[in-house]
Amino acid sequence: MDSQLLAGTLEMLVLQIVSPQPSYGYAITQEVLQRSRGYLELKEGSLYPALHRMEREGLLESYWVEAGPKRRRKYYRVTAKGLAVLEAKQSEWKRFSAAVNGVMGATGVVGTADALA
Amino acid sequence: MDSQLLAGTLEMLVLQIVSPQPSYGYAITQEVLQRSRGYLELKEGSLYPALHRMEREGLLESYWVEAGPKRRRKYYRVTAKGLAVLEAKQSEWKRFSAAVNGVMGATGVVGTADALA
DNA sequence: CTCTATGCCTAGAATGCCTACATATTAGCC
DNA sequence: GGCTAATATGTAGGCATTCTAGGCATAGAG
Repeated sequence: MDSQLLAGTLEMLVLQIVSPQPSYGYAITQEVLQRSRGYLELKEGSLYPALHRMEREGLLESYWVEAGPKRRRKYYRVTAKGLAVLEAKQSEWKRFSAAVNGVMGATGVVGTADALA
Repeated sequence: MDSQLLAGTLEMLVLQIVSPQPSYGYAITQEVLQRSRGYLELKEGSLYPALHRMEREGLLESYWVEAGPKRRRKYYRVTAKGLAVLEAKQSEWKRFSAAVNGVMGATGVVGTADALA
């Protein structure tokens, strides 16, 4: 996995996961891992700062849930603003991937070099 | 355009453009712009450092061509190593976009150039 | 007891795109 | 002639984001 590719999609993936129902950090990594058939491994060093950033920006809200006598999980729920951002990022992703595929699949070559080697 | 999305695909796009025949910086930006129907605007501050980096890494070779009495163009030609990297990045991109679409719930659906229309 | 999995977190390094600028030629326009 | 835009390459510093590598703690399996 080229980590550079993940830049710009991480927030979208997180918003997508938590939009139907709240979830917590560790569960998000597992969910993404499953849905991508083991391909997308979110690292904690990327995910947790992203979650905190998104909460600061008002895209997410968090609350603690006791999952045992001394085990706690920090759940994240998407806000209205977060939902709007999710939809924007979905459109952006579609346009971007279509644009990249357009460049990678274009057959007609225009304006390239008639160069001499 | 979310510039973060471009990270990791810029090199692939450049290799793709110059792989059939050599080209030069300015022409590459115009070619990408055309093929993506105006969506992907490569900035000079991104492209030129990338070209230099890729030449340093042995993915590209360059040579000057006179395009007028006092105008010169620096053409880039892909190397064998660059071709191998291009193929690797193509596979990587397919896997990555499929994985993202898998998480987003659009399994099997890939963005096509028509989506730009 | 030890190892793995679960669960949260941060500091600093590394990466790589962008803004803004610098420099210069060429062509169209009035 | 003078003005503007397009063509053409390049660098410096800023900025955002990921990763590495750790810390801390509970729980279950062998």
